[in-house]
Amino acid sequence: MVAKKEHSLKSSCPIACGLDLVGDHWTLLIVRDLMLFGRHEYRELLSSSEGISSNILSDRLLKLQQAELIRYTIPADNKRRKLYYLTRKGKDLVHVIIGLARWSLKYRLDLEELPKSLQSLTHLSTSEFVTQVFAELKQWEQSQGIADS
Amino acid sequence: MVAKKEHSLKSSCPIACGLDLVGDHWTLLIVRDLMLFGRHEYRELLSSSEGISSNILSDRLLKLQQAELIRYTIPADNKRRKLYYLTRKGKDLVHVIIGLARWSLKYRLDLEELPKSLQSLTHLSTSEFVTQVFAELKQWEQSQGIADS
DNA sequence: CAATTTACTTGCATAATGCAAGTAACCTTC
DNA sequence: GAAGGTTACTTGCATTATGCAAGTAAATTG
Repeated sequence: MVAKKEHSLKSSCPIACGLDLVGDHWTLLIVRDLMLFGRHEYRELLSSSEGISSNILSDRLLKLQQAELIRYTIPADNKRRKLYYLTRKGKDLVHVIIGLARWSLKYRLDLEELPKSLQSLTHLSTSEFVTQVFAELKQWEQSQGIADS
Repeated sequence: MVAKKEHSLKSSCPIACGLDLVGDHWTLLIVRDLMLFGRHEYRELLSSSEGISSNILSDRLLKLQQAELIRYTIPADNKRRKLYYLTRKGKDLVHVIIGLARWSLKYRLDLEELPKSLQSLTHLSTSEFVTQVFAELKQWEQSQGIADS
């Protein structure tokens, strides 16, 4: 496993503590894929996350599980697949992700075309968007027989 | 100058683009210090940001200036000081920072005592908090004779 | 039962960061 | 007006993290 330095676990600042978990290049992209882009398998995340390396993806998936932001199920009809999904704790990062997306949209106008899952952000309120995203996640979870999260 | 890899400049995802600018361990901590903790000098940032190295601080300050998230003034009475401050673009990251702080507060309950500047987060609404923070920044800017931002 | 899919691991090169020390310009004090 | 301190950095080198290509093992498909 790739090591990760904890520079401020002892910090009493919630921003520093939060960044210890999600403050690297890849973690939030994985969360985005799980939350907005309908990716659930390892190979989907590998091809989706802007070119993440397989060892880094593996490392981050482990860290996210240890921090209880994600879990996986193994579908009954195919035991070699792992379907990763967000816990409630992981889903709650939606506000960070929306904040970042709205900021980018405001200032980085060089974005040609928005990903489909983010287009509604431009005409929905944040709470409406969150409701929509959570409903879609719920629907997928039910299709997989996942009750908790 | 330390190099920084751009892994997804061509990405059309605003989350990936945003992370290219602020998705490392230190950048958002510097923004936090400038926005919430009243730090403005190099040495203050050096001692505040959870132990950032001087070369990394230097590198990030340059990157933040190039991206127009921060600027600096040199006070008339002491030409060796540089007082860094956030532009409007930098200040608008407040929503990302609040999102992260609220998330941490909800889940990482091992935070003994909150930094003073974040205590009002627990009893103010987000928009009230933003108003308060921006008012304090404005006040400091006026004390330094900074008109724009 | 051989080929393929899936989820990884391993090894090694490259890039980013941490740390200690050094530098240059400006100020302060005698 | 020189000596020493302050401020904002640089530099060099060790350590750590990441990127990339290839390999592995178990489950499944043909």
